[in-house]
Amino acid sequence: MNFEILNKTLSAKNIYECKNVQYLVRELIEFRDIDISLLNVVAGVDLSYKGDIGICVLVVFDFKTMDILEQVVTVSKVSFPYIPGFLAFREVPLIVDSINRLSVNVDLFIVDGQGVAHPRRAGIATHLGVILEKPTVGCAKSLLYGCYIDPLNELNATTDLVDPVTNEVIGKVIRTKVSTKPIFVSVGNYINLEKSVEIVKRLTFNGKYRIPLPTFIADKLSKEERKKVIL
DNA sequence: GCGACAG
DNA sequence: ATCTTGTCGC
Repeated sequence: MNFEILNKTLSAKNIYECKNVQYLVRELIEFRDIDISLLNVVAGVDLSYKGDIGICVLVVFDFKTMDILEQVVTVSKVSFPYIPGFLAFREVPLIVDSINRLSVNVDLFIVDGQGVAHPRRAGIATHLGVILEKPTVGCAKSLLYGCYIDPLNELNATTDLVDPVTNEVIGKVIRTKVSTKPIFVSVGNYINLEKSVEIVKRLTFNGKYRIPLPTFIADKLSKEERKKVIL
């Protein structure tokens, strides 16, 4: 765990300080060609809100059998507002809190949001991956940054997500389910784009889900937990 | 100034 | 993310 970045993330108070943290995060990104056959445990994270109370749910799966191994719920007031480009400063505190209460070791995290498909390459998946020093994949339901051509309306059709400034490929747009909006996949940390795409395709089970199953389940549970929260 | 804008 | 009814399509 990179406590240096975590502490700076927790104490950043304005956009200027947040951007400086993101520049530090960017320098720590590592693209790795991981071996998917060695992946045993994956987790999905998602949050829902009731006013400024955040409900974070982390669900851990056995990657091979897709059995749920563990789940953690964290309910807490969030202190940072939602500002496009700075989602990590709002949600990472609750996510790290949830991870600290986990008893099993997780090999990879699927995060609801962008990874390097971000103007400073520091989307929430990347930010979290740098703090945890673990592989993370960014999987967002809509676009934050970049240019792309809509993929064909066919199962798992993909197109490149390109940075309009540098022309780098920063992610992939994938039609994980026919006749639905595509999703935006990008590297979080300690993985490369090819393996990220492969994992997301596996976790959407040939068009059964638009988003990865771990994310789908975490989303469902966080919405259920939200009903229990009193304002 | 104008438009774009994860959850 | 949340609010919020009916409705279109597989």
